[in-house]
Amino acid sequence: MNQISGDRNSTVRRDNRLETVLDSAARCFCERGYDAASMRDIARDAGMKAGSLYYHFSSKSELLVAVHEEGIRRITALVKAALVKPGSPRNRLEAAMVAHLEALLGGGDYAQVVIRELPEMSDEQRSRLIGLRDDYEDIFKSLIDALPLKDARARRHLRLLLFGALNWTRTWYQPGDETPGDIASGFLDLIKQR
Amino acid sequence: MNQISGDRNSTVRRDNRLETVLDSAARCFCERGYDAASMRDIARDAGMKAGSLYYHFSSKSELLVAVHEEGIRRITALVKAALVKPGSPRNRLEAAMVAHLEALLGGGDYAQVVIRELPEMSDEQRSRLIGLRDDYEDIFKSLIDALPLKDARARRHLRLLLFGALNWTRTWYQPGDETPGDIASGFLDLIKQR
Amino acid sequence: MNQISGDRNSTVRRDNRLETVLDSAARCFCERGYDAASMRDIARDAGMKAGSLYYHFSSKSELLVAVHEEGIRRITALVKAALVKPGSPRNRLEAAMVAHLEALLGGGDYAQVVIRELPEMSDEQRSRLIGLRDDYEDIFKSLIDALPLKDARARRHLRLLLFGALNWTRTWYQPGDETPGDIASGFLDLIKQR
Amino acid sequence: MNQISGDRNSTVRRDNRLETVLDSAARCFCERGYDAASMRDIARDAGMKAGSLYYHFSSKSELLVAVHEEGIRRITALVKAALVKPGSPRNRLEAAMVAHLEALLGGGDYAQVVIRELPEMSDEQRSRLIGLRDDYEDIFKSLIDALPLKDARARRHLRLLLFGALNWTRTWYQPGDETPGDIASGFLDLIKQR
DNA sequence: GATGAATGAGTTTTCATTCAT
DNA sequence: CATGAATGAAAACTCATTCAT
Repeated sequence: MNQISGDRNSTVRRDNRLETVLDSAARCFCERGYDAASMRDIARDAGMKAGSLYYHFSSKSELLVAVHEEGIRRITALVKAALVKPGSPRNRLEAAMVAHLEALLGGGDYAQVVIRELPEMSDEQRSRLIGLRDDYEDIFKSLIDALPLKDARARRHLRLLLFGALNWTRTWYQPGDETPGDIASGFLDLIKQR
Repeated sequence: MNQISGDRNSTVRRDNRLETVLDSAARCFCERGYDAASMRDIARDAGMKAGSLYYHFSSKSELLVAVHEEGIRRITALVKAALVKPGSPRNRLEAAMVAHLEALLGGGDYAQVVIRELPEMSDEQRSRLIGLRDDYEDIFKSLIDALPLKDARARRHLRLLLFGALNWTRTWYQPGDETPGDIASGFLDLIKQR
Repeated sequence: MNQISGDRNSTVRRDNRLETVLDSAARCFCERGYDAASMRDIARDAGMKAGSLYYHFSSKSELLVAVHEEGIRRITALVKAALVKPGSPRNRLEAAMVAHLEALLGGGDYAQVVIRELPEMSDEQRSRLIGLRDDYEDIFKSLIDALPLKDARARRHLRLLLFGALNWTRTWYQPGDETPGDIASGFLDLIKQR
Repeated sequence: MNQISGDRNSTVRRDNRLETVLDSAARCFCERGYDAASMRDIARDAGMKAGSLYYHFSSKSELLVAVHEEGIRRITALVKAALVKPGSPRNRLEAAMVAHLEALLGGGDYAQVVIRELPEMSDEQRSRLIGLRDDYEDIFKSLIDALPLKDARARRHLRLLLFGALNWTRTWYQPGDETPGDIASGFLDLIKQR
């Protein structure tokens, strides 16, 4: 999972150390949290020296921003891919939930960083990340708007209920438990139909 | 040395410095997270110097443990107090949810620390805290078991759904939004009756 | 000259490590220049570890500011002391020049820091130091104003000529050369009387 | 490898990149000082990457030496050019002073580097630079020797007075002030005729 | 009880330099 | 000629902790 000198195919880009660095940062931020993960930790994981990281990223917080951006890109792609198949509003919501959970629980360091609390950072960085997160959440907003729910208040509560519950799985989920599909349908089955 | 409310028997409580320290630690851990909060931050907040903290607590992680214990004690007390009045299973669950949210959203630094990710600490400390958390969650487990739900799997999912959604509120709640009561009933209204 | 555990007298303040630190900083800034002097250098000279310096000064640049302030305090005191005796305007100017040179050439690390180029620092710090320098130069301004010189332009030029020449001595003076008194009178003897 | 104007024989001067590098180094050393100027700063100013500098110069200190050499070559040429016209000893001295000031104050990064304090460098480099500086100062020595001054001591003091004052101008001169000519004649007018 | 002073190990970051391409 | 990528050493600074007073 951490191919340092990975030989993916043949002609592909060698020396994509930047990707390696990003992967290592994601892993460390995910395992230890932003503050507890040191640049040395990340560098060691990436097979380089701490100073070398600064060739690719100008600061630790820029690294976090980059991991975040990549994380949102990935989870957005996964969820959108799960939505290409048509289906009932409820089925589409469930598909998105499953994709979200798979990204979160299936070894995805990036996804877990995305839903973590943001550490102290510059306002510019902060609002950039919050914007990305909001864009992502909008996907769920539309999915829920498509459901036959009485009022806006209920739709809002449903979104917050499901999104919170999904993100919180991270704190209790053990691989070997149920599958993401089990969890998503388990959650949805508890919800009133209209 | 760090019993929190050790001697309430005397009318004049001494050791109110210890309470101050604990309050400051709760506030700092809550605002910045355990790793980003420094002993100096906590000391400054408490109006003392960093070294003085060690008179009351032998290490930073002991401070975290103490805040945790006090936090669980408080939220448990609040929730239990909300459950003294009898009522239908559903009403009792809602009352507990409201109490939980009030502890979490109503300026409660302690409560917010309790639901945060645990930093790296000794196994002994970790399992102690996890035990306390589990005890607390058991209250909700019983409340849900009292509901007329078909099977154990649904009950487990309901618990995880509600608990996750409640704890996640902290990431989006803004004071001035709805009240904890609004949120709790909003969430519960979405749940199927059986 | 660098008494680390100096036992000046008997009852005097022990643990004036802050003064020790300031002395060491003055020495290092003087010998190597601000940028080339490291906090470790200064700490080693002061007989402590680098981190300990931060107990006394919050940053390297604050240390420089403090050395500067102390340096100006000292040289101002020396020059003012040299001016308590009355005398002709010319004699008073010469006395001030001698005092300035003695501070500069007689092993005075502080004085040499004061006349050095300022490194990059915050505007606030910079203007504070420039203010102190200006106050000091005003002493020479008044001394020269007391001379029987035709016009303001000549007075300004005389001040810049003498002040520049005095400060430049630092680059060529070797102990064992002439005394500060020789230099000052040598310079003044070259100047027209009116 | 770092001859500056190596092959002017060919009409197309190659190596104009080397000149660019030298200019950038002069600018950075002048603005920030040797220690505070980084190779990256210089490279950025020259429009290249840090590593590329090493094609032209084998080290940062070699760059300083080269800037120094070029600086002395330039200021020497300027002063010598100002001395081709014949004139009274006093007029010749004034002409040299004006040329020196023009080099120093007229945007001349090279000249300002030449009069800056030398950083720590190898003895070999240091004595080479000091030799060049001395050669340059000898021009002023001869000019002053041509004046009708009583004794060697006075001549020495006059040289040190004027040279110091001229070099110190850099610390107070603001473009828009007087011209170099004004300053030079202002200084000289203060000096006794014999 | 509390603090002033220090420490040592750590942090993030910078920088001159190297070298294969 | 130039650069992308790295390195190792050192920079400034932080921090949990200790301890004599």
